[in-house]
Amino acid sequence: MGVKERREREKSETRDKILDAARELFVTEGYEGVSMRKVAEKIEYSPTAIYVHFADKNELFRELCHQDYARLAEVFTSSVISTDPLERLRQIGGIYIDFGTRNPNHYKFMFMTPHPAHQLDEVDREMKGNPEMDAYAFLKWAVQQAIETGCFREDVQDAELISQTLWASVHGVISLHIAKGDDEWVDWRPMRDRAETMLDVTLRGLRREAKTGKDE
Amino acid sequence: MGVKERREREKSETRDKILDAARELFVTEGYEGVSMRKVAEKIEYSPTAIYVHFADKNELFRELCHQDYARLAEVFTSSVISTDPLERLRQIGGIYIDFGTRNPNHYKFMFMTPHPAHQLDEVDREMKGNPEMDAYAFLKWAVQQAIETGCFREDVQDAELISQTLWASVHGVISLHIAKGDDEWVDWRPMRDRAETMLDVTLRGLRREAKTGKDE
DNA sequence: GGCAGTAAGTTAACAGTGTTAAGTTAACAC
DNA sequence: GTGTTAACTTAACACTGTTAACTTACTGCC
Repeated sequence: MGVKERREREKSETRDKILDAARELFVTEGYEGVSMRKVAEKIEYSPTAIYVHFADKNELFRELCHQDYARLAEVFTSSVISTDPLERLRQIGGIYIDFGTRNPNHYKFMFMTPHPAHQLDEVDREMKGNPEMDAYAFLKWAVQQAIETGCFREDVQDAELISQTLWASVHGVISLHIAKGDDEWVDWRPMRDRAETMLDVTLRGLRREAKTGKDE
Repeated sequence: MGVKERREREKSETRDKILDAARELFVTEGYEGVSMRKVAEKIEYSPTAIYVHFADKNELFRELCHQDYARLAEVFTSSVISTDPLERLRQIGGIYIDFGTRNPNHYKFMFMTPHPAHQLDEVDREMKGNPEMDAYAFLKWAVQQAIETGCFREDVQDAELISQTLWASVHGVISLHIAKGDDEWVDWRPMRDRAETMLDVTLRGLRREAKTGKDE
């Protein structure tokens, strides 16, 4: 039955070619700027060939982002090294903001575009909650650690709620930057300052009161 | 010269008809879901008639949002009543989140969609910085008040930076809700809780340390 | 070796999009 | 009455995502 396997391999190879071409266009042009015809032209296939591999444009780009969700989680697990729970959360925030500002088009599609709510498939369910493949789970784990080691105030107990709050705070910095960063209406402070201030303010607002006035 | 004036009035009347029709469609369908042809059909004009009044689709909807920017500022000035600087900031945040969750399509277009950076015209310059017409200026004023009355820590001095941080924090809550609120991947806490927690955490992180453990 | 079945990939077309160039038409000033 | 202006229309262009019907190459089986 080696034939079937070769066929599958060949199919997934052109599937990957589609994904690669789409990614390359997507990075520079953004979702709206990429058309099925351009992707097809890039790999020298007919536009409809893509529909053999993906149901529609949305699914194609969801797959792209799926890879990035995993990559983000991977960056977290591989480069968040601090052992101090608060410092670890600060690192996570820094990496996240870095990811967003470096990949604005992906970020926009991943976190700023409403997608029709799709049911989780088995692959999703396998990844969800696993900190090595699910960046949100990683954040939640780090928050849970901070709670358990007594870094936060006593009335801060809900790791889910705090994770969502911390996520929203850094997401706010990035997404506002992507959407309005060029707007002359606001005299924007440097991105780095905004990011640092946000992390500083939120972690300060959460942590147990201490006599240490500053920490940098 | 009464003719010219009547002509202008008539022109601005159909302009308003276009805006009204566009708004109505926009609220339910969102930017992508509205086409020039649908707007035209609604007011029983040909699609190209719109181009007499607006350069393109983007300008049409920018005008729509322009009205909403002003409306938001108006809501601020008319309903933010608290005299305590910190409580005032909390109120501003609450109103802003309310505005965003009630008008998701407008919010998405106003604050989540990158627009080609357009030069400020004279109307813009007139509004900018005026708290009664510029919601951001209103926020900045409130932050400045909080700084001057000593509500914040001593090292918190830059009203611009703090305004941008506070804005980003509530924007994060709303925009994440709009883009990912239906996503099953995350077990979302109720919107109200997320909003309240965000305001609580950020204001706590900014304010001068006091012995009052809780304030609600 | 010849034949049916499978599925990747094709062509042609549909229904829609934003936008423009050219033409109409009605009201005005002189 | 004539010429000008400007709101508005018709027709068209160059796209878009997506589908139905077709081709074609390769497979497993007799």
